Amino acid sequence: MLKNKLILIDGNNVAFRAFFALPLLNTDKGIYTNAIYGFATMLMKILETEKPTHVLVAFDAGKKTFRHETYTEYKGGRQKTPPELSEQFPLILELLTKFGIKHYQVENYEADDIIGTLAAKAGQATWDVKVVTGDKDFLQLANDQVEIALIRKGISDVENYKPSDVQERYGIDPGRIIDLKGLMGDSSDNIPGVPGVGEKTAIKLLKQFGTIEGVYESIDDVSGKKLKEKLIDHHEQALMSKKLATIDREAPVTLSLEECQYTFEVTSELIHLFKELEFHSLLDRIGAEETIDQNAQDEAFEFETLSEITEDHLESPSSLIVEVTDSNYHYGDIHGIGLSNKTGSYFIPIKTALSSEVFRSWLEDEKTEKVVFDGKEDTVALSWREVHLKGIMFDIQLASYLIDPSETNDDLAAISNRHNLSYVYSDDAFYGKGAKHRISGDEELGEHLARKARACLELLPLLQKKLDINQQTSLFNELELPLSLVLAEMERMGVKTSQDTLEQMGEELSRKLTEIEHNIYELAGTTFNLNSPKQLGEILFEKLQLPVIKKTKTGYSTSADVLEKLAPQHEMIPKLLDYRQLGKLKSTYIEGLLKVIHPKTGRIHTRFNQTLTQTGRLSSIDPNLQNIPIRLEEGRKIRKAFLPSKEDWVIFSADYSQIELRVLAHIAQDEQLIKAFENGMDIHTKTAMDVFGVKEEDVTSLMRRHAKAVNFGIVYGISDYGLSQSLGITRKEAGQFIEAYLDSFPGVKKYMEDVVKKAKEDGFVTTLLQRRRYLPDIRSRNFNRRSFAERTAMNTPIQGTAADIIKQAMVQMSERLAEEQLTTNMLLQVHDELIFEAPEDEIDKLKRIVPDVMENAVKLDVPLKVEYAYGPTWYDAK
DNA sequence: CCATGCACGC
DNA sequence: GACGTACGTGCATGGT
Repeated sequence: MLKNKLILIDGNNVAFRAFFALPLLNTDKGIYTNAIYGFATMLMKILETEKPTHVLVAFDAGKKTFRHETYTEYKGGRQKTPPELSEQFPLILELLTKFGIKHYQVENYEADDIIGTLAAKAGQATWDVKVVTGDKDFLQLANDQVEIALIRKGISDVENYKPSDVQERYGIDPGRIIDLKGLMGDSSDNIPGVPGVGEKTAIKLLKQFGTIEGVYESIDDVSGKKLKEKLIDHHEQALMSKKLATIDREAPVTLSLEECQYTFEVTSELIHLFKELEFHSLLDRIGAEETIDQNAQDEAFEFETLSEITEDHLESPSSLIVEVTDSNYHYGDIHGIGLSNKTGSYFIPIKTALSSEVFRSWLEDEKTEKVVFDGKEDTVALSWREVHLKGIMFDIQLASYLIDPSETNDDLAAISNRHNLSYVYSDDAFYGKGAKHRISGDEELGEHLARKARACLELLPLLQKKLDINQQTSLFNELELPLSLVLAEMERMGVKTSQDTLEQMGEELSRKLTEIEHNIYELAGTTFNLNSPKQLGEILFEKLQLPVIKKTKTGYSTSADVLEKLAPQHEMIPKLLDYRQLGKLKSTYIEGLLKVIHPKTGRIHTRFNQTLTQTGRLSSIDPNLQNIPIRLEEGRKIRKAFLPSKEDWVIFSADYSQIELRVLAHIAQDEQLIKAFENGMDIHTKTAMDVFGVKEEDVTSLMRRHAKAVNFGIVYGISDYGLSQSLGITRKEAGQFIEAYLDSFPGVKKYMEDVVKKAKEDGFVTTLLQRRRYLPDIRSRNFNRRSFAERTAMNTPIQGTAADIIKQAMVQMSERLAEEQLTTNMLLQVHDELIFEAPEDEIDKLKRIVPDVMENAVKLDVPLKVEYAYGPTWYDAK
């Protein structure tokens, strides 16, 4: 017979935590769902990990409890429950009902007492009990049967406390938690305790005297005159506080343990509720994917599979889906084509498509208008097959991204659903995810593609209208859409990469790594897995007894900043840092890059994600060519493997100097900053002069380093904490630096204030070219989330405008290269730099053209400055 | 298969 | 006064 296991959940506490931990989500219909969602996530996690036989969720009842008879101020001064949360409680109860989980409350009592009472009952019956809450008060209940799961940060992270864990953490037994609270009080419940006694003092007293009563019995033995006075003065208050903190284990709970029985079952009612609340990820988790498909399938869909294509099928505009079998469109086959226009929706098997002259010339005709979902993918995939797609007039994914970059924009079904078109299956649902991925037969596939094509066609006017309302039509037509075609060319071109160079570097790295590894084992006196932070932590902090500087939620932190602090303590530490650095080079850059050299072209073909970042930057995957090492010489050598693709060509690299700070100067219209750039000053030195109030010749290198970090902070929107970390100073000092900076640049200060104010009014911020980022948290009552949103409001227009500018430069550069009939290829973009390969005899022209185009991509009130370099490899272009 | 810790770039 | 703090991608580990 399996042992019974009861989970007791502090309903109010979990709901509050969920509400404050998650952004204020809402459904299409405007129902707030963050607390419900968080509650559901926590619940599912607990049910999965604990597999209980019985579950109960306890709630507080009403405002007054028996504790108010003892102390009318109990829980006084609490903020009112926000209405956005209150309205979610009925739905949380509904959620529990549909999960088949009992919930319960008792007039005059708190959830605490219900839980305490039932925990005691279950304990007597020798059941296992787990209490889930965020409230440390509950630790008093821990005993051999009862374990407390304290929710740490977020919602689904818990820390389990057995009595020994309480002892370890507080140095006292669970039973003494009430004495602890009695002495130190609890501001959140407005329990007074003894003034001047905090956690440290309270624990010390309890270790010496056992209980509060014990303290007063031997009050003469208490050391410290002041402390003794305070204890005596507040004797009554201490006893009352202890009473308030004591959970009642004999509350009038009429519910029997058996009534809390729980059996895991996914009901259609639960699925229905999840759908109503738009909890798609949770539907996935309970395995209700098929039900989602069923929904789409319910609606009959008419389409035709074409075995022959005629002009009549190719009405303008037509939507076009080029389906690729591999998640990486540089590889894989084309699966088939979906097509839709006012004559109907069609599936074209790939053989039919590629053998049809009519279709091919339609694809390559600039004048026939195509609506696509991901034009870059289509263009590249067809380009690998010598078909040159032309005439893309609209890209659904791009448009959707510009309208709101925070939404899911890589899934046509998700976009469709947001616009109330519910007949598309998501690719994940249709093909299956990960290992479950399957390729379907033509019949099913045809319908899927025809549905997708139809959705693109129907989304066209809806998205066009939204772009128009947002004043983003020219951002779309003049910037992002043309850029997608430029990126397609760059990706298809790829960068020539020397396998030999990488392999040689790999061998040398292997030798060095083996040597360091042995060295470390010797110093450690044992072998272990150096790549395991867990094992390394045990060696450093247990075996070698080095001081613990920082902990992660799973153990000791062994990050570089921690190791640097420990470096003087043990000669092994610098070697560990070396090992990490070289190991990274070998695994990510040598082995990683070798894996992605295309066997046919000998080149690396990355993919730029144009619809991902919240700021408007690009990202690069498979491989990421935007984070190839440069700072440390050993890593920088990796760049020697990147070459031009022809003899006597060079790699030509051009980067914007201080583009973000120039953008800031322009947006903020800060006279100081604009002048500094007009005069060509070293901006970090200038910042140091102003912040530290010294003359140029008196700026020390330390001042300049600090000023540089402050500028870095402004550009990336880091907090005083972030700045303090990067400079190794206190948060207060960092805060003072930021203040001094803002006093020196009043235009910047005013901009920062104005942009936050505007964001609060509008709910979003914009860049120079009308890129948009919504900041729902900017009105949050949660300090953290609000502060983060405020920094984002200040930073996004800066970073996003810089992204606008280089994107504009790329589009113009592509046109200019064609105009000037150059054979130079643009290969990569790394946020503020462009990398080309060029024949030697075009270098002189590039030296003029590249800076010209980049510096004049947009007109600002500060000059943009571009620096360039070139050489036989990427390494040499410095 | 997923979360975690770590490290690389801007 | 606490909170947990730039954005991305990718690797190895260690749990399911």
